[in-house]
Amino acid sequence: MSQAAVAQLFKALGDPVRLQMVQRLSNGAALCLGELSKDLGISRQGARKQIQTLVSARVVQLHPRGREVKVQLDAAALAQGRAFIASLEAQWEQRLQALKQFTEQ
Amino acid sequence: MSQAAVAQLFKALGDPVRLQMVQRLSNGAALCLGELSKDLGISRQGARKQIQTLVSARVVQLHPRGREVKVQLDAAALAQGRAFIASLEAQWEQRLQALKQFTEQ
DNA sequence: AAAATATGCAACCATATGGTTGCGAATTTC
DNA sequence: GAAATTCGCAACCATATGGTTGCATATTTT
Repeated sequence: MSQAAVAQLFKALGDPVRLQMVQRLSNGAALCLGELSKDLGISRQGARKQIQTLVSARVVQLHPRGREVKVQLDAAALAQGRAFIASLEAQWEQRLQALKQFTEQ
Repeated sequence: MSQAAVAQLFKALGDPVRLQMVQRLSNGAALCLGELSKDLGISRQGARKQIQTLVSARVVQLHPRGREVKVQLDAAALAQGRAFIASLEAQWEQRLQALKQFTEQ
C-alpha cells in the first residue's frame, strides 16, 4: 500500500464517531445505514457523511439490499493498518539493537 | 486508552507529512526539528506545526538540547495503536467463528 | 393505493486544518 | 563581539471537515 493510502486509512480511523462505527461493525451483526447511524449524537445525514469517509478509505463496503443498505467492515483494511504500524515498530527495534551494540563496544 | 485518545493517535498518523516524519524517526538516528523538517515540500514553520500535532497525540517527544530540539519517537504510542486494531480484528474473528458455527448447524 | 420506512441529494454554516510570511530571540561558531 | 544557526511566536489565508436542515425518491407494509 502507498503512503497516501495508509495515511487515508489512519485518517478515516482518526475520528471518534467513525471509530465507534468501526467498533460496532466489528462487534455485532451486519448493520444497515440507519441502524449504524443511531446513538451517535448526530443526525442521520451527518452520520452518512462519516460512513462515506469510511467507504472512501476502504474501511467499509456498502451493499444495497432492497430498501436498505448493508454496511460491511473490510477486515483487510484493519490488517494493513496493523501491518504498517508493525513495520515501523520493527525498524525502531532494529535501530535500538544497533544502538545497544554500539554502546557495548 | 480512551476512545478519544486512540482517535487522536490515528488522526495524528493520518496525514502524509506526519506519517513520513514518523517513518524517518523510526528509521534513522535522532533528529532535531530543523533536520526533520527538511525535504517535505513545506516550510520549516509548516513542518513545526505538524510536529506539534504529533506531540499533542503523544506520538513524539521533544527534548531541548542547547540551541536545538531533539525529536524522539514514542514507540509506546505505536504499540497502543497496533493493539487497538488487533482487538478490533479479534472481535471480528470471533464474530466470523460464531457465524460459521451457526451455518454448520 | 396509502402510509411508513430507509435512503439520497444539495445547500448551507462554523470551525479546524494545513500552509504561508515576517520578525525576534537564544545559542554556537568564527 | 559579530555572524551564523536553530528555533519560537503571531498573524494571516484558503480549503477541508463535521455538522445541520429541507426536501425528493424508492421500497415495504398495511
